[in-house]
Amino acid sequence: MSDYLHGLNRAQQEAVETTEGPVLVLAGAGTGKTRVLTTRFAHILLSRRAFPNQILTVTFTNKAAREMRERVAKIMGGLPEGLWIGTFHSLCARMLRRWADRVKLTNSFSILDTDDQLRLLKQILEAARIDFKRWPPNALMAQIQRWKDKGFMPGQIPTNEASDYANGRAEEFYADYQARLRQLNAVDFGDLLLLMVHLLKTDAEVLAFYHRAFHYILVDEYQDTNLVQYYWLRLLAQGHKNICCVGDDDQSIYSWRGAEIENILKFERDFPGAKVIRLEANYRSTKPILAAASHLIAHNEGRLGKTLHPGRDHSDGEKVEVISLWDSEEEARTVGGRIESLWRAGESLNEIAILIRAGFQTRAFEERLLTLGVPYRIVGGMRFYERQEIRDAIAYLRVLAQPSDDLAFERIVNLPKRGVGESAMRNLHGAARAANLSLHDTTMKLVTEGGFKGKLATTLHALIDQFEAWRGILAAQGSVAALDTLLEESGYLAMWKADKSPEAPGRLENLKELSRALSDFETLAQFLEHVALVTEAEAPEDGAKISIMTLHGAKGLEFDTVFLPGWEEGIFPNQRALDEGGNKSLEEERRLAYVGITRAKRRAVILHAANRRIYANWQSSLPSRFIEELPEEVIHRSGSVQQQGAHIAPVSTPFPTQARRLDKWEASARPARALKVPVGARVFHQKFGYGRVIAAEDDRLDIDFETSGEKRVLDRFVERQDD
DNA sequence: ACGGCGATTGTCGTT
DNA sequence: CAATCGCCGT
Repeated sequence: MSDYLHGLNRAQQEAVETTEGPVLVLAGAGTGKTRVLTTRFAHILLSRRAFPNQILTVTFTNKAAREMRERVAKIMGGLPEGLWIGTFHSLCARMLRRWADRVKLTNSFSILDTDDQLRLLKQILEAARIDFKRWPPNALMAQIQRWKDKGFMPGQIPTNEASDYANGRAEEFYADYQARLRQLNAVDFGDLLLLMVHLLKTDAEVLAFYHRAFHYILVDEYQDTNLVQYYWLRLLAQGHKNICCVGDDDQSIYSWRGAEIENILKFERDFPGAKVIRLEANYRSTKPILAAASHLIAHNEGRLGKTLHPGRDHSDGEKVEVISLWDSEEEARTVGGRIESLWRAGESLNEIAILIRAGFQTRAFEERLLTLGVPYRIVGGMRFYERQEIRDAIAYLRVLAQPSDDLAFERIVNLPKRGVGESAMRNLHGAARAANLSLHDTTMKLVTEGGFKGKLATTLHALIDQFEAWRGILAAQGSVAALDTLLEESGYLAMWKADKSPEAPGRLENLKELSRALSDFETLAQFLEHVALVTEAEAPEDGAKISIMTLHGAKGLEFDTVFLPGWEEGIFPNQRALDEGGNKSLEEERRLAYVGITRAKRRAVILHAANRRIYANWQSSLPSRFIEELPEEVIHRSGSVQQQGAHIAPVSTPFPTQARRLDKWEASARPARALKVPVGARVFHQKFGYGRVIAAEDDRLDIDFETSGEKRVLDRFVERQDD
């Protein structure tokens, strides 16, 4: 046996060695999935079944792609040329550049960020005189994204997928949007896949090209693929049929982004003759942690079914802790205190994580850790390339690289303020449309023809001249010099230097960092491609720190100790998820809980608080139903508050306390009573007429009446009205 | 054209 | 309670 197969268990070996035909590897948490994937890659190469550039490896995140590349480099003793390892989006971008002319683009098309997309949509909606208040542009953007996730081009939307946005005009705007993108020689994120699938479907030459190119396909995190991604894979796999998908239906947590858990559930139907291999031996966690996770996830229906068992003989290990606390502040204090004592006991901070459901939960812990002096890092907060100053600087670079990039031009033409306002832009747009030129070229034309007057003429003339000069620097001295010069000469740096807000110095730092990042790339085009596709922040591995991150962000990671705070009805499971998706969403929330628990190697601590501050006021909350679903024999309960069961009957019951004012010792003493009328509801009162509920406490409602103002009334005197 | 102020809204998760 | 938004006044 070749030595790289050594140390794999039977199932893992089978997953590595079954190279021909479709294979689905169901890999439970901590069962050595990444190892199987990389070993399989190596096995195909070392057994001379294919060359490195004949294996297509698709990952879900850039981080996973990077890790894969690193491992391959290790195995091969260097990184071969022409590897096809990347995310769906980066691989599609690469393919699409090659065939751009077949979808009426040039190979230098730009990839828009969400700011650009939104700006473009707003322009389209404005032209159609749509009321933004009634029909938020955001909603249309989300709709278009959903359509793209499902592989629909304009004109292909089935009636049951139609949108009621702007009284059914969404598809029309979608078509306008796509037409405008084409004019701009641009694509958005979703287009990368959508257009590539379209090409593979309609252009036999392109399809044949990739059938010849790829002998083997490896797919990571298959449970998170959406429909277009699935179409893309299926088209490519029609060639050699050697497709190996690795995934875990119990860790499917991205349905909100279009992921279809169905993809993994029906793999055997989609790829006839498929072999299914289960990896069930867990090498990560202690027995109580595994038992808790398994027991919890068993509450889901429609699973492919896997049972994790300890992969080596773990001694029992500590029980999973459940700590019940009075309020969210006590929760933060408790977690902080625990971390401090672990730190003092010599545990590595890098092996400790706080995993939260939603971003807003970070704050309490951050404050506490700051007070205690415990170093922490927030993983996946605001991403580097999404920061305003970075996007601004990049917009300058985009105009430099592609003057026809109208969206970038628009972003920076009045930044810093140059007195180019709304009316000037309106004129410019009009002139551009009439001349069929880009905004940049139109400006240039009008400047030379004297089409602007007064101050505007001078500033725009200067700006155009500056761009010419910066392009000269770009050509002669490279992109870093060009960036540094343009930031200085445009007055952009000066703008932040003059800004007295507390975040201004940080922004200047970020701009320096951008300049440094740019120096890692050979060409400006390569850098811009990277920026568009790699949205995540590079995690600087500086020193020992505990990690605070979302449960979503934690997938694929592991820690000795994991804190899981906020296990409360309404937070986790998240109320909005429950309202929107019913039982399906509840199951996804449960999978998220499963992901959370299985991140822990030795210690898992679950916390919940009876009261939590939301916005300005306190709100009481019940323990998450997921706590009830843990097997009693492997958990240890403690805390300052006696627990009360969360016997929440149906899924869609509204969380009873929307905005109760809670000033008494009341919350944990008795469960909150369901309100007859929820806060925010429109009501009718015999004496005061129509109004809206603004607060509720027991049976008393604070109502803002349309004719008589704010009054406090008993709930039995009002009737709920439809909005 | 643009800053300041009051009103409004938000906090699920990401390539 | 924050941050953002939009309106209004200069």
